[in-house]
Amino acid sequence: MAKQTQSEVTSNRNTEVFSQENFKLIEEIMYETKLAAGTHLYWEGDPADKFFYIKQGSVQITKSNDEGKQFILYMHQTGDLFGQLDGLHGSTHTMTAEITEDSVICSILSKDLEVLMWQHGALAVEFMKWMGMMHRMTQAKLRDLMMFGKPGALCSMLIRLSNTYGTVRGDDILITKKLTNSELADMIGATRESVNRMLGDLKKDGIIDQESSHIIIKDLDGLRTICQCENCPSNVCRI
Amino acid sequence: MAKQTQSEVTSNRNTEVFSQENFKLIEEIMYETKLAAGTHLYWEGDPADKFFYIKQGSVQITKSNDEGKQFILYMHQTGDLFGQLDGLHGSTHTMTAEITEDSVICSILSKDLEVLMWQHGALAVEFMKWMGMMHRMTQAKLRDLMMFGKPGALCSMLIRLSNTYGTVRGDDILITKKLTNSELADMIGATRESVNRMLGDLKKDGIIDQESSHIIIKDLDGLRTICQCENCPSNVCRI
DNA sequence: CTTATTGTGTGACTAAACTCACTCATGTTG
DNA sequence: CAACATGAGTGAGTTTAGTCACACAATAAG
Repeated sequence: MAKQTQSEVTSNRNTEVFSQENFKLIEEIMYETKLAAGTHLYWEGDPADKFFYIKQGSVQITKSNDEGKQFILYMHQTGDLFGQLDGLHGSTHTMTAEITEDSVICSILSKDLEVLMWQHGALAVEFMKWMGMMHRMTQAKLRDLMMFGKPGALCSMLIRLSNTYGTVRGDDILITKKLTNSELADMIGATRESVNRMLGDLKKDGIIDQESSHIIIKDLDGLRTICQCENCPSNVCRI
Repeated sequence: MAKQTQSEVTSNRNTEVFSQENFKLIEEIMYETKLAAGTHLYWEGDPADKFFYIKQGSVQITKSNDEGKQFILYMHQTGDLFGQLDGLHGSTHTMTAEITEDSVICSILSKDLEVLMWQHGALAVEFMKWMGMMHRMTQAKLRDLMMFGKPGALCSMLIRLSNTYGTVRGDDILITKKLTNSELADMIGATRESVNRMLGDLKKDGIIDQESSHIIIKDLDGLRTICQCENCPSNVCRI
C-alpha cells in the first residue's frame, strides 16, 4: 500500500478482521488473473462458487433493470475481498462484476475455502466476522437509501466515499476517487440531473466543494445531519 | 411444526442449511427465555454479542428515524435464526428487535459460538453458508426496494410474503399472516395511503384479492412482471 | 349493545423526483 | 487545432408518492 504524504482517512477493512497468519492461509489457495478495465469478472447468472481478492485495481458490482437503468451496489478496490458463499446448490450471481481499471484479481474457490475452514478454526471465526461486517454494511446502506430521501441517500454516500477514498487536507476531506454525477446517481438510485441539483445545493450551503471532478467535504457534520448518521464504524460505512 | 391440511409453500431456511447434528451442537449452547408480545429483545445501541433462535413466536427488526417514521427490515418467525457477529469490538445493534407475539427465544452467545466453530469445522462451514444466504436476502431486498418504484417494492414484498407465509389454495396462494396496510407500508418505505391505493389497483387487475385482512395472490406471474422477479430461491426471497 | 379504538378507503393538494430538451464546458483524438 | 465525445448545468413540464382531512368499516372493550 503506497504511503501518502497526507494522512489517510481510509482503512482497509480486511486487515482489521484477518490476522496475518490466517490471511496467508487464504493467499495460498488463491489463483491470480490479470483483467483489463472494461472487462467483466462475472455476469449475472454465472455460477457463484468463488470469492475474490483484489490485489490491485477496482471492481464494481452492478445490476441493471429492463429499462437499462443501472444500480451500483458496491465499488471494491485494492485490498478488498468480496464474493458469495450461500450453500444453495447451483447458486448463481444476481449481479454483474465489472472491472473499472486494469486489475490483478485473485480467485478463491469456495470449495478450497471450506476445506481451509474445516482445518483452521481461527480462520473460520475470522471469516465469519468478516462476513458479518459485510452484511452489516449492506444493511446500513439499505437503511440510508430508504429512510432519508434522495438528499439523505446522497449525503450518506458522500460520507461512505470519505471513509473509502478520503484524505484529510486541512479542515477538509478530499475524495481522491473521480466520480461523475451519473455514477453517483447510479449508487443512490437517482438521476444524474437530481444529483447535479443536490450537489449544487450542498455547495451553496458550504457543505461541500468541487475541484475538477473531485469532491471536497468541508462540513462533515452538515452531511451527517442530513442523513441522520450515527457514526457507525468506518469499516461498515463504506461503498 | 403443525401439520397443515393445505400444502405448504413455506420452507424453513435454517433446516436447509444446517444438518441435524450441527444444529444440535448449537442447541446445546442456547439459553431459553420467554418474552411477551410488545416487549423488546434488544434496542438500538445495545451490545451485539448474541445470536437468537426463535423456538416459538415472532420478532420484528425495525428502525425509526427522527420524525418517527418506522422501517421494518425483517420479520422473523418460529424456527428462524438471526443476529450479528461482526468482530468489531464493542459492536452494537443499529436496529431494534420487537417481540410481536408471545415468544420463546433462545440466545446464543457469540463467544460460545466461536468456541464451537473452532472445534467443529463442519459447523463453521454450515454457519458461513447460512450467513451468506442471509446476506444475499438483504441484497435482494435492497435491489427490489430501490429499482422498481413503490409498486415494484410492494409486489416483491408480496412475493416474499408468499414464500414466507403462503399456503396454496386451489390456484391461489393465501398469505396466512395478518398484515395491516401500515405494516406493509413500513416494510417498503411507503405510506399507508399509497399502499392502500396500490393494493386497490392490484385487486382491480385481478392480481390479488383480500378476505378479512388476509391477502390472496391470484396471479403470481402478474406480481413477478411488475418487480422483474428473477425467481430467486425461496429461502433467499423472504421477509 | 354501545362506545372506543384501530384500520380502511378516498379525494384534493403538495412536494419530491424524473423526463426532456437544450446549452455550455472539458477533455480526447486524429 | 478542429471535430467529436463526454460530462455538467439548468429550465419547464410531468409523474410519482406523500400529506392532510375526513368518512366509514371492523373489532375490541366496558
